[in-house]
Amino acid sequence: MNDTCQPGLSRDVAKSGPDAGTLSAVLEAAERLQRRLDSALVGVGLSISKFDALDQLISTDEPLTLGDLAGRLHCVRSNITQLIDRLEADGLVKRGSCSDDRRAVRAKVTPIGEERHAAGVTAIRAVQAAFAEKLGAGDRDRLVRLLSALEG
Amino acid sequence: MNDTCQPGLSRDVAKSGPDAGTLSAVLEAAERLQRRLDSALVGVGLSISKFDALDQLISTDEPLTLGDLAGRLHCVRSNITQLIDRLEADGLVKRGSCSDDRRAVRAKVTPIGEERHAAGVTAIRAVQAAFAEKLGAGDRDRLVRLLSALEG
DNA sequence: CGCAGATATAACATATATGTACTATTCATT
DNA sequence: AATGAATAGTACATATATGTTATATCTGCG
Repeated sequence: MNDTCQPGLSRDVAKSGPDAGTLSAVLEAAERLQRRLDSALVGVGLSISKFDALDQLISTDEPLTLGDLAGRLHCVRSNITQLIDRLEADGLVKRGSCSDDRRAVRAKVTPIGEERHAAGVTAIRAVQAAFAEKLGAGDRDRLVRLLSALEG
Repeated sequence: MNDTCQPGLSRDVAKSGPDAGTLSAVLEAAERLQRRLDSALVGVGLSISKFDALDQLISTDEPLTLGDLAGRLHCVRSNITQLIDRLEADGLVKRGSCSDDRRAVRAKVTPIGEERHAAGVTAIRAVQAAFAEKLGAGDRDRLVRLLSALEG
């Protein structure tokens, strides 16, 4: 199984309404992108969640505690406990103790985890390249600007 | 618990790369919108998935079979089995047999389900109105056009 | 008609998320 | 220093998704 934002849901909510279905359009576009990322990563033996976790662990020099990781992945700690369980079962990370705080657990990426992550990056770059081919730099800028207007 | 596209995932994948992070921007914007929809629906006692299912069942005059519903919600049938289990446990829909095909099961929305759906529509309209306030009609059009360029 | 293959649902295993409750530790305050 | 509050991780219950397998039913072909 391989799905986050557990895509698969319709998002057929609100095709019409005060916003003329724009909200749905954003949700559906995201769902399509998720599916593409997911497909790309399946070929590498990763899910989006697993890749994200590895990516955070690798892009931060300090070995992160599970709580830090939860913060960076914007999810609750009980989720990270399970995600690290699965990554550890896959042999991609290893739990280790934290010298500063005996309550804390640090996740360390194994060499196999590093390889898998590198393959994931390549897969994702391909999806991004396809994305960039459909939308020129100017349009990408406009898109980002419009989306950021929705924040807050 | 109330989350679909099981938001909560970071989507911190690929902030840079060939597309300059545009893909991430779309995923993150969608996640924010999901959370808003989710919050709005929690107040009504629905999840996005449950609302979507009710919405499909109500907006189609014919009582749908579970397989039809799966098709309309773009998900696998085993998911619908469980979703209808929960909706039935909530008293919002009722399973019934299908005269044409004794294998099939039809989901019928109960009066309470209709009420709940109506409340959900109101909640979603509010989110859409807030959305429309942040982005004028012209910008919404531009956004939809840019997103639709990503299809296919 | 009878049977082979397709289809509809459900059952079960699993992945990913949330939230609550429990345990071990740390920290702050007296 | 002792203790009560806060924090880190885990365990457990549950929601939402997928995929696989089993069962009942339907369909079309000989």
